[in-house]
Amino acid sequence: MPVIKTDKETIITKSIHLFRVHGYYKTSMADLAKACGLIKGSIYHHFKGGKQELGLVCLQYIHDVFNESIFIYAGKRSLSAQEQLDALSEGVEKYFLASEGGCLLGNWSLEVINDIPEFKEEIQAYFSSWEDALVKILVSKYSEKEAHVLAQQNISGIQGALMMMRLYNNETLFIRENEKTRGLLK
Amino acid sequence: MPVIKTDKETIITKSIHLFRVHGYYKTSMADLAKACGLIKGSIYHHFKGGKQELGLVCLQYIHDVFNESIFIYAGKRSLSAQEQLDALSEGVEKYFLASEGGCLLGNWSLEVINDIPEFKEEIQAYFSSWEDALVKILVSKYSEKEAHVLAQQNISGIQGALMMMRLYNNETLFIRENEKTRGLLK
DNA sequence: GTCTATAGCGAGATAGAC
DNA sequence: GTCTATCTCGCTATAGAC
Repeated sequence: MPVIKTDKETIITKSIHLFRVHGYYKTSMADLAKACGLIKGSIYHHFKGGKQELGLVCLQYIHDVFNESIFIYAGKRSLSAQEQLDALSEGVEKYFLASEGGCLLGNWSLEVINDIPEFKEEIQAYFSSWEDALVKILVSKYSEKEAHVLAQQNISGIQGALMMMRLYNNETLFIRENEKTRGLLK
Repeated sequence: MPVIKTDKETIITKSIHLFRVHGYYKTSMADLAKACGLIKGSIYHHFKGGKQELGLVCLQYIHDVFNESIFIYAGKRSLSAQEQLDALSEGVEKYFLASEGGCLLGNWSLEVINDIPEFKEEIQAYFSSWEDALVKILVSKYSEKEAHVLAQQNISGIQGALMMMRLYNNETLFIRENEKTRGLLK
Protein backbone atom coordinates (compact mmCIF):
# COMPACT_ATOMS: atom_id res chain seq x y z
CA MET A 1 0.00 0.00 0.00
CA PRO A 2 2.55 2.63 0.94
CA VAL A 3 4.10 2.44 -2.53
CA ILE A 4 1.68 4.46 -4.70
CA LYS A 5 1.02 8.08 -3.76
CA THR A 6 -2.68 8.88 -3.75
CA ASP A 7 -4.86 11.53 -2.19
CA LYS A 8 -6.08 8.84 0.12
CA GLU A 9 -2.55 8.23 1.29
CA THR A 10 -2.05 11.91 2.03
CA ILE A 11 -5.08 11.86 4.29
CA ILE A 12 -3.75 8.74 5.98
CA THR A 13 -0.28 10.05 6.69
CA LYS A 14 -1.53 13.42 7.93
CA SER A 15 -4.09 11.64 10.09
CA ILE A 16 -1.50 9.33 11.58
CA HIS A 17 0.45 12.32 12.78
CA LEU A 18 -2.53 14.03 14.39
CA PHE A 19 -3.82 10.80 15.90
CA ARG A 20 -0.42 10.09 17.45
CA VAL A 21 -0.05 13.51 19.00
CA HIS A 22 -3.60 14.13 20.20
CA GLY A 23 -5.15 10.67 20.45
CA TYR A 24 -8.22 9.21 18.80
CA TYR A 25 -11.07 10.98 20.55
CA LYS A 26 -9.43 14.37 20.88
CA THR A 27 -8.69 14.50 17.14
CA SER A 28 -11.80 15.64 15.28
CA MET A 29 -12.71 15.07 11.65
CA ALA A 30 -12.43 18.83 11.25
CA ASP A 31 -8.84 18.72 12.56
CA LEU A 32 -7.97 15.90 10.19
CA ALA A 33 -9.55 17.64 7.22
CA LYS A 34 -7.86 20.94 8.01
CA ALA A 35 -4.44 19.26 8.06
CA CYS A 36 -5.13 18.11 4.50
CA GLY A 37 -6.48 21.48 3.34
CA LEU A 38 -10.00 20.05 3.17
CA ILE A 39 -13.34 20.56 4.84
CA LYS A 40 -14.48 17.81 7.15
CA GLY A 41 -17.29 16.55 4.93
CA SER A 42 -14.81 15.80 2.14
CA ILE A 43 -13.10 13.05 4.10
CA TYR A 44 -16.24 10.94 3.95
CA HIS A 45 -15.84 10.66 0.19
CA HIS A 46 -12.63 8.67 0.75
CA PHE A 47 -13.63 6.86 3.90
CA LYS A 48 -17.32 6.00 3.86
CA GLY A 49 -16.97 4.36 7.25
CA GLY A 50 -16.13 7.72 8.78
CA LYS A 51 -13.67 8.31 11.58
CA GLN A 52 -13.51 4.71 12.73
CA GLU A 53 -12.66 3.40 9.26
CA LEU A 54 -10.01 6.09 8.84
CA GLY A 55 -8.54 5.16 12.21
CA LEU A 56 -8.40 1.50 11.32
CA VAL A 57 -6.81 2.23 7.95
CA CYS A 58 -4.14 4.28 9.73
CA LEU A 59 -3.30 1.31 11.93
CA GLN A 60 -3.15 -1.02 8.95
CA TYR A 61 -1.00 1.44 7.04
CA ILE A 62 1.59 1.55 9.80
CA HIS A 63 1.49 -2.22 10.13
CA ASP A 64 2.19 -2.48 6.39
CA VAL A 65 5.09 -0.04 6.61
CA PHE A 66 6.68 -2.07 9.38
CA ASN A 67 6.11 -5.34 7.52
CA GLU A 68 7.59 -4.03 4.30
CA SER A 69 10.47 -1.94 5.52
CA ILE A 70 11.47 -3.17 8.99
CA PHE A 71 10.26 -6.66 9.86
CA ILE A 72 11.36 -7.77 6.40
CA TYR A 73 14.96 -8.08 7.56
CA ALA A 74 14.07 -11.02 9.76
CA GLY A 75 15.04 -14.24 8.06
CA LYS A 76 16.80 -12.51 5.17
CA ARG A 77 19.26 -15.12 3.94
CA SER A 78 21.84 -12.63 2.70
CA LEU A 79 22.32 -11.33 6.25
CA SER A 80 23.71 -12.97 9.37
CA ALA A 81 21.42 -13.21 12.39
CA GLN A 82 23.24 -10.31 14.03
CA GLU A 83 22.96 -8.24 10.89
CA GLN A 84 19.24 -8.96 10.71
CA LEU A 85 18.81 -7.93 14.31
CA ASP A 86 20.80 -4.74 13.77
CA ALA A 87 18.77 -3.82 10.71
CA LEU A 88 15.46 -4.45 12.44
CA SER A 89 16.46 -2.60 15.57
CA GLU A 90 17.80 0.37 13.65
CA GLY A 91 14.62 0.47 11.60
CA VAL A 92 12.53 0.59 14.76
CA GLU A 93 14.76 3.21 16.32
CA LYS A 94 14.77 5.50 13.30
CA TYR A 95 11.04 5.19 12.78
CA PHE A 96 10.10 6.18 16.30
CA LEU A 97 12.74 8.88 16.66
CA ALA A 98 11.06 10.52 13.67
CA SER A 99 7.52 9.94 14.95
CA GLU A 100 6.21 12.71 17.16
CA GLY A 101 3.85 11.14 19.67
CA GLY A 102 5.46 7.71 19.77
CA CYS A 103 3.77 4.53 18.54
CA LEU A 104 0.17 4.95 17.40
CA LEU A 105 -0.58 1.30 18.00
CA GLY A 106 0.89 1.38 21.47
CA ASN A 107 -0.96 4.61 22.26
CA TRP A 108 -4.28 3.21 21.16
CA SER A 109 -3.70 -0.07 22.92
CA LEU A 110 -4.25 2.06 26.03
CA GLU A 111 -6.76 4.62 24.76
CA VAL A 112 -9.37 2.67 22.83
CA ILE A 113 -8.71 -1.00 23.50
CA ASN A 114 -11.89 -1.49 25.53
CA ASP A 115 -14.15 0.39 23.17
CA ILE A 116 -13.25 -0.47 19.59
CA PRO A 117 -12.69 -4.21 19.06
CA GLU A 118 -11.63 -3.74 15.43
CA PHE A 119 -8.72 -1.62 16.59
CA LYS A 120 -7.74 -4.12 19.24
CA GLU A 121 -7.53 -6.89 16.66
CA GLU A 122 -5.29 -4.88 14.35
CA ILE A 123 -3.06 -3.77 17.21
CA GLN A 124 -2.61 -7.36 18.37
CA ALA A 125 -1.77 -8.37 14.80
CA TYR A 126 0.88 -5.65 14.59
CA PHE A 127 2.58 -6.72 17.80
CA SER A 128 2.39 -10.35 16.70
CA SER A 129 4.17 -9.50 13.45
CA TRP A 130 6.84 -7.71 15.44
CA GLU A 131 7.22 -10.63 17.80
CA ASP A 132 7.39 -13.14 14.96
CA ALA A 133 10.11 -11.16 13.25
CA LEU A 134 12.22 -11.05 16.40
CA VAL A 135 11.65 -14.73 17.07
CA LYS A 136 12.81 -15.64 13.58
CA ILE A 137 16.12 -14.00 14.38
CA LEU A 138 16.48 -15.09 17.99
CA VAL A 139 15.98 -18.80 17.33
CA SER A 140 19.49 -18.76 15.87
CA LYS A 141 20.68 -18.68 19.47
CA TYR A 142 17.71 -19.55 21.70
CA SER A 143 14.98 -22.15 21.88
CA GLU A 144 11.63 -21.27 20.33
CA LYS A 145 10.17 -20.76 23.78
CA GLU A 146 13.02 -18.59 25.05
CA ALA A 147 12.92 -16.57 21.86
CA HIS A 148 9.25 -15.74 22.32
CA VAL A 149 9.80 -14.59 25.89
CA LEU A 150 12.75 -12.44 24.89
CA ALA A 151 10.85 -10.96 21.95
CA GLN A 152 7.87 -10.05 24.11
CA GLN A 153 10.07 -8.51 26.75
CA ASN A 154 11.89 -6.54 24.11
CA ILE A 155 8.75 -5.12 22.48
CA SER A 156 7.25 -4.32 25.84
CA GLY A 157 10.49 -2.61 26.85
CA ILE A 158 10.49 -0.50 23.70
CA GLN A 159 6.88 0.55 24.28
CA GLY A 160 7.56 1.51 27.87
CA ALA A 161 10.58 3.50 26.76
CA LEU A 162 8.47 5.30 24.14
CA MET A 163 6.05 6.28 26.89
CA MET A 164 8.87 7.75 28.96
CA MET A 165 10.43 9.42 25.92
CA ARG A 166 7.18 11.23 25.33
CA LEU A 167 6.53 12.10 28.96
CA TYR A 168 9.99 13.56 29.60
CA ASN A 169 10.84 14.61 26.06
CA ASN A 170 14.08 12.66 26.40
CA GLU A 171 15.37 10.02 24.00
CA THR A 172 18.08 8.54 26.21
CA LEU A 173 16.13 5.64 27.67
CA PHE A 174 14.63 4.74 24.30
CA ILE A 175 18.02 4.65 22.61
CA ARG A 176 19.42 2.50 25.42
CA GLU A 177 16.52 0.10 24.97
CA ASN A 178 17.39 -0.29 21.31
CA GLU A 179 20.98 -1.02 22.21
CA LYS A 180 19.68 -3.79 24.46
CA THR A 181 17.81 -5.19 21.48
CA ARG A 182 20.96 -5.39 19.41
CA GLY A 183 22.74 -7.10 22.29
CA LEU A 184 20.25 -9.95 22.50
CA LEU A 185 22.41 -12.30 20.46
CA LYS A 186 25.60 -11.58 22.39
CA MET B 1 -6.06 11.89 51.75
CA PRO B 2 -7.08 8.27 51.27
CA VAL B 3 -7.60 7.86 55.01
CA ILE B 4 -10.98 9.48 55.66
CA LYS B 5 -13.99 8.10 53.82
CA THR B 6 -16.08 10.87 52.29
CA ASP B 7 -18.61 11.13 49.51
CA LYS B 8 -15.95 12.90 47.55
CA GLU B 9 -13.68 9.90 47.89
CA THR B 10 -16.38 7.59 46.57
CA ILE B 11 -16.65 9.69 43.43
CA ILE B 12 -12.88 9.65 43.07
CA THR B 13 -12.45 5.88 43.37
CA LYS B 14 -15.35 5.11 41.04
CA SER B 15 -14.02 7.65 38.58
CA ILE B 16 -10.54 6.19 38.68
CA HIS B 17 -11.93 2.85 37.62
CA LEU B 18 -13.93 4.23 34.71
CA PHE B 19 -11.11 6.51 33.58
CA ARG B 20 -8.67 3.59 33.56
CA VAL B 21 -10.93 1.33 31.53
CA HIS B 22 -12.33 3.80 29.01
CA GLY B 23 -9.87 6.69 29.02
CA TYR B 24 -10.36 10.37 29.73
CA TYR B 25 -12.32 11.60 26.74
CA LYS B 26 -14.48 8.53 26.27
CA THR B 27 -15.66 8.66 29.89
CA SER B 28 -18.46 11.21 30.21
CA MET B 29 -19.60 13.06 33.31
CA ALA B 30 -22.86 11.13 32.95
CA ASP B 31 -20.95 7.82 33.07
CA LEU B 32 -19.06 8.94 36.15
CA ALA B 33 -22.22 10.14 37.90
CA LYS B 34 -24.11 6.96 37.05
CA ALA B 35 -21.38 4.82 38.60
CA CYS B 36 -21.94 6.76 41.84
CA GLY B 37 -25.73 6.59 41.66
CA LEU B 38 -25.90 10.28 40.86
CA ILE B 39 -27.00 12.51 38.03
CA LYS B 40 -24.27 14.24 36.10
CA GLY B 41 -24.98 17.73 37.37
CA SER B 42 -24.41 16.64 40.96
CA ILE B 43 -20.73 16.02 40.44
CA TYR B 44 -20.16 19.72 39.91
CA HIS B 45 -21.13 20.36 43.51
CA HIS B 46 -18.03 18.43 44.64
CA PHE B 47 -15.71 19.43 41.82
CA LYS B 48 -16.38 22.99 40.74
CA GLY B 49 -13.63 22.69 38.15
CA GLY B 50 -15.63 20.06 36.31
CA LYS B 51 -14.20 17.07 34.53
CA GLN B 52 -10.66 18.35 34.35
CA GLU B 53 -10.47 19.02 38.09
CA LEU B 54 -11.91 15.59 38.81
CA GLY B 55 -9.38 14.00 36.50
CA LEU B 56 -6.50 15.80 38.18
CA VAL B 57 -7.75 14.84 41.64
CA CYS B 58 -7.86 11.20 40.54
CA LEU B 59 -4.23 11.39 39.48
CA GLN B 60 -3.23 13.02 42.77
CA TYR B 61 -5.22 10.45 44.73
CA ILE B 62 -3.37 7.56 43.13
CA HIS B 63 -0.06 9.34 43.63
CA ASP B 64 -0.92 9.69 47.33
CA VAL B 65 -1.84 6.02 47.63
CA PHE B 66 1.48 5.00 46.14
CA ASN B 67 3.39 7.41 48.34
CA GLU B 68 1.69 6.26 51.50
CA SER B 69 1.40 2.54 50.97
CA ILE B 70 4.07 1.49 48.45
CA PHE B 71 6.92 3.96 48.02
CA ILE B 72 7.03 4.31 51.77
CA TYR B 73 9.05 1.11 52.11
CA ALA B 74 12.01 2.76 50.44
CA GLY B 75 14.52 3.81 53.04
CA LYS B 76 12.68 2.16 55.93
CA ARG B 77 15.39 1.53 58.51
CA SER B 78 13.78 -1.56 59.98
CA LEU B 79 14.11 -3.38 56.66
CA SER B 80 17.16 -4.50 54.70
CA ALA B 81 17.59 -3.11 51.21
CA GLN B 82 16.38 -6.37 49.70
CA GLU B 83 13.35 -6.40 52.00
CA GLN B 84 12.54 -2.84 50.99
CA LEU B 85 12.79 -3.76 47.33
CA ASP B 86 10.60 -6.83 47.83
CA ALA B 87 7.95 -4.84 49.67
CA LEU B 88 7.89 -2.09 47.07
CA SER B 89 7.80 -4.53 44.17
CA GLU B 90 5.05 -6.62 45.72
CA GLY B 91 3.05 -3.49 46.42
CA VAL B 92 3.31 -2.46 42.79
CA GLU B 93 2.46 -5.94 41.57
CA LYS B 94 -0.59 -6.34 43.79
CA TYR B 95 -1.90 -2.89 43.00
CA PHE B 96 -1.84 -3.33 39.25
CA LEU B 97 -3.04 -6.92 39.26
CA ALA B 98 -6.13 -5.60 41.02
CA SER B 99 -6.51 -2.58 38.71
CA GLU B 100 -8.55 -3.25 35.61
CA GLY B 101 -7.21 -1.04 32.85
CA GLY B 102 -3.63 -0.85 34.10
CA CYS B 103 -1.98 2.35 35.32
CA LEU B 104 -4.08 5.50 34.96
CA LEU B 105 -1.02 7.71 34.99
CA GLY B 106 0.68 5.63 32.34
CA ASN B 107 -2.47 5.54 30.23
CA TRP B 108 -2.91 9.28 30.36
CA SER B 109 0.75 9.90 29.70
CA LEU B 110 -0.16 8.69 26.21
CA GLU B 111 -3.74 9.92 25.88
CA VAL B 112 -3.75 13.51 27.13
CA ILE B 113 -0.12 14.51 27.57
CA ASN B 114 -0.16 17.01 24.71
CA ASP B 115 -3.46 18.58 25.61
CA ILE B 116 -3.66 19.02 29.40
CA PRO B 117 -0.44 20.40 30.91
CA GLU B 118 -1.75 20.08 34.48
CA PHE B 119 -2.06 16.33 33.99
CA LYS B 120 1.40 16.08 32.49
CA GLU B 121 2.91 17.78 35.51
CA GLU B 122 1.21 15.44 37.96
CA ILE B 123 2.12 12.36 35.93
CA GLN B 124 5.75 13.40 35.84
CA ALA B 125 5.66 13.96 39.60
CA TYR B 126 4.25 10.47 40.13
CA PHE B 127 6.95 8.79 38.09
CA SER B 128 9.59 10.89 39.81
CA SER B 129 8.35 9.69 43.21
CA TRP B 130 8.53 6.13 41.96
CA GLU B 131 12.02 6.64 40.61
CA ASP B 132 13.23 8.30 43.81
CA ALA B 133 11.91 5.41 45.89
CA LEU B 134 13.75 2.88 43.76
CA VAL B 135 16.92 4.93 43.77
CA LYS B 136 16.86 5.14 47.57
CA ILE B 137 17.01 1.35 47.66
CA LEU B 138 19.35 0.75 44.76
CA VAL B 139 22.10 3.06 46.00
CA SER B 140 22.86 0.36 48.59
CA LYS B 141 24.53 -1.50 45.72
CA TYR B 142 24.96 0.96 42.84
CA SER B 143 26.24 4.47 42.29
CA GLU B 144 23.67 7.25 42.28
CA LYS B 145 23.94 7.50 38.52
CA GLU B 146 23.59 3.76 37.90
CA ALA B 147 20.68 3.60 40.33
CA HIS B 148 18.77 6.26 38.39
CA VAL B 149 19.28 4.46 35.10
CA LEU B 150 18.18 1.15 36.58
CA ALA B 151 15.15 2.74 38.23
CA GLN B 152 14.04 4.41 35.01
CA GLN B 153 14.49 1.20 33.05
CA ASN B 154 12.52 -0.67 35.67
CA ILE B 155 9.56 1.71 35.70
CA SER B 156 9.52 1.88 31.93
CA GLY B 157 9.62 -1.93 31.79
CA ILE B 158 6.68 -2.20 34.18
CA GLN B 159 4.65 0.25 32.13
CA GLY B 160 5.38 -1.58 28.90
CA ALA B 161 4.38 -4.84 30.55
CA LEU B 162 1.12 -3.27 31.75
CA MET B 163 0.37 -2.28 28.18
CA MET B 164 0.90 -5.85 26.99
CA MET B 165 -1.03 -7.28 29.92
CA ARG B 166 -4.00 -5.21 28.90
CA LEU B 167 -3.69 -5.87 25.18
CA TYR B 168 -3.41 -9.65 25.50
CA ASN B 169 -5.26 -10.09 28.79
CA ASN B 170 -2.27 -12.02 30.08
CA GLU B 171 -0.39 -11.36 33.30
CA THR B 172 2.68 -13.48 32.61
CA LEU B 173 4.95 -10.79 31.23
CA PHE B 174 3.96 -8.33 33.95
CA ILE B 175 4.71 -10.82 36.72
CA ARG B 176 8.06 -11.64 35.16
CA GLU B 177 8.88 -7.93 35.05
CA ASN B 178 8.22 -7.66 38.78
CA GLU B 179 10.51 -10.61 39.41
CA LYS B 180 13.19 -8.70 37.51
CA THR B 181 12.64 -5.78 39.87
CA ARG B 182 13.23 -7.93 42.92
CA GLY B 183 16.40 -9.31 41.33
CA LEU B 184 17.98 -5.90 40.88
CA LEU B 185 20.07 -6.19 44.04
CA LYS B 186 21.34 -9.69 43.28
C1' DG C 1 -26.51 17.65 48.47
C1' DT C 2 -29.24 15.98 44.85
C1' DC C 3 -32.54 16.72 41.69
C1' DT C 4 -34.96 18.69 36.94
C1' DA C 5 -34.26 21.31 33.15
C1' DT C 6 -31.78 23.50 29.83
C1' DA C 7 -28.33 26.31 27.76
C1' DG C 8 -24.57 26.13 24.55
C1' DC C 9 -21.31 24.05 22.02
C1' DG C 10 -18.82 20.85 19.11
C1' DA C 11 -18.78 16.43 17.32
C1' DG C 12 -19.79 12.87 13.51
C1' DA C 13 -22.24 12.31 9.63
C1' DT C 14 -25.27 13.22 5.30
C1' DA C 15 -27.46 15.62 1.08
C1' DG C 16 -26.92 17.89 -2.80
C1' DA C 17 -24.87 21.86 -5.67
C1' DC C 18 -20.83 22.70 -8.49
C1' DG D 1 -13.64 15.37 -5.57
C1' DT D 2 -14.60 19.31 -2.90
C1' DC D 3 -17.66 22.46 -1.46
C1' DT D 4 -21.96 24.66 1.45
C1' DA D 5 -25.36 23.69 4.43
C1' DT D 6 -27.59 21.21 7.73
C1' DC D 7 -29.15 17.39 10.72
C1' DT D 8 -28.74 15.05 14.88
C1' DC D 9 -26.74 13.76 18.81
C1' DG D 10 -24.01 13.75 23.04
C1' DC D 11 -21.16 16.29 25.73
C1' DT D 12 -19.77 19.86 29.44
C1' DA D 13 -21.56 22.99 32.28
C1' DT D 14 -25.02 26.01 34.73
C1' DA D 15 -29.44 27.70 37.06
C1' DG D 16 -32.62 27.08 40.27
C1' DA D 17 -36.28 24.11 42.78
C1' DC D 18 -36.50 20.92 46.67
